[in-house]
Amino acid sequence: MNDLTRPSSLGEIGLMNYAPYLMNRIMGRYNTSLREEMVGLGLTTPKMRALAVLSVNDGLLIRELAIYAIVDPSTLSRALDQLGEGGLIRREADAADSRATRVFITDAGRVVFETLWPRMAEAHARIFKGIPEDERRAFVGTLQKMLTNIRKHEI
Amino acid sequence: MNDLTRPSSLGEIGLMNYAPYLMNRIMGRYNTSLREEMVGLGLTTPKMRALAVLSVNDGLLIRELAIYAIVDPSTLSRALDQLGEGGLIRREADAADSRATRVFITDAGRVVFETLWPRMAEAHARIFKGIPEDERRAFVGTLQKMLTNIRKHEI
DNA sequence: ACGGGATATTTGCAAACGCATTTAAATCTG
DNA sequence: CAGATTTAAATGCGTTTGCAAATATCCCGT
Repeated sequence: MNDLTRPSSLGEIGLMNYAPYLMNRIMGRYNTSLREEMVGLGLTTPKMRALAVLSVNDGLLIRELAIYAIVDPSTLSRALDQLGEGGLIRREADAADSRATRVFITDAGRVVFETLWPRMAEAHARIFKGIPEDERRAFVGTLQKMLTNIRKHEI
Repeated sequence: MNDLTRPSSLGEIGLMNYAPYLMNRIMGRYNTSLREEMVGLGLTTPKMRALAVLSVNDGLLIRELAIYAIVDPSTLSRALDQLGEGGLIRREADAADSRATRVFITDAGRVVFETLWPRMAEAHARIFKGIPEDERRAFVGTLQKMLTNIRKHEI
């Protein structure tokens, strides 16, 4: 029989039963479905993710923001330059550690993110359409376990 | 009450309950955990995905491969150039439509993908560690529903 | 059979990406 | 407490990416 803990080959499992493939494909479409709106707002994926995280969790260190936003620190640094130029975020030296910088979303930044949010909610709704509430909850529960499994950082 | 079909704000839901965020983050780590091995094999993400799909489903049209592999056609075209130079795939004019090209994985290509596969299986196992079989099946089942929801193509 | 529009793939190009390195500051060690 | 090591963020730089446009071919309606 087929032991899914140690699948013997991709062909044997089949792409359409392979969770990472399905997840990449679904996220690929989710992300591209936001792109048009993002371009209109002058956002790239890293910039959008930074705003999204900050809208929930303001004043993070850049290092922390990079983890939450799933963006390479060097890419994030440049994304923050641009967000700063546009007045959507501001950097502030950390009080305790003068190497570190905290990032805050501005009111203008919140406005931009709130403009984008309905598109994200739409894309989310389309993905979960027809999936009952308890199944959604179970799905998110499994995702949370997975994140715990692979988490390297204490975040 | 909180109607998850139309969440009112990201802050209200919380990043850690927002499926697209969790999925992006998990896939981000899955993808980077393969990168080191991929670099050693001279592969980028699009090249790896093309090989993965072809290993299961050989002889696809480039157009179809782009969809399955979740890669922009222009990016795929260049990725195939490189895979072709390395002798991992070969292009062949389609018999019925002379605009179209079919792509075939070579034996060398299979060898390369089979070298990478154990890393993919490892990453997969790490993600699903401690998640029981029935929960895995339910999770994949939900993913399949989601893919159906967002599928634009008949693929 | 012919012209207009659609489709498959490739190429031009500018922006974005991520690795490796640098700079600056904190922390550890003897 | 000096020197070595680690950590935070920014920058240099070559590669990759994806949109738009170009090219070639097909298909539809007349």
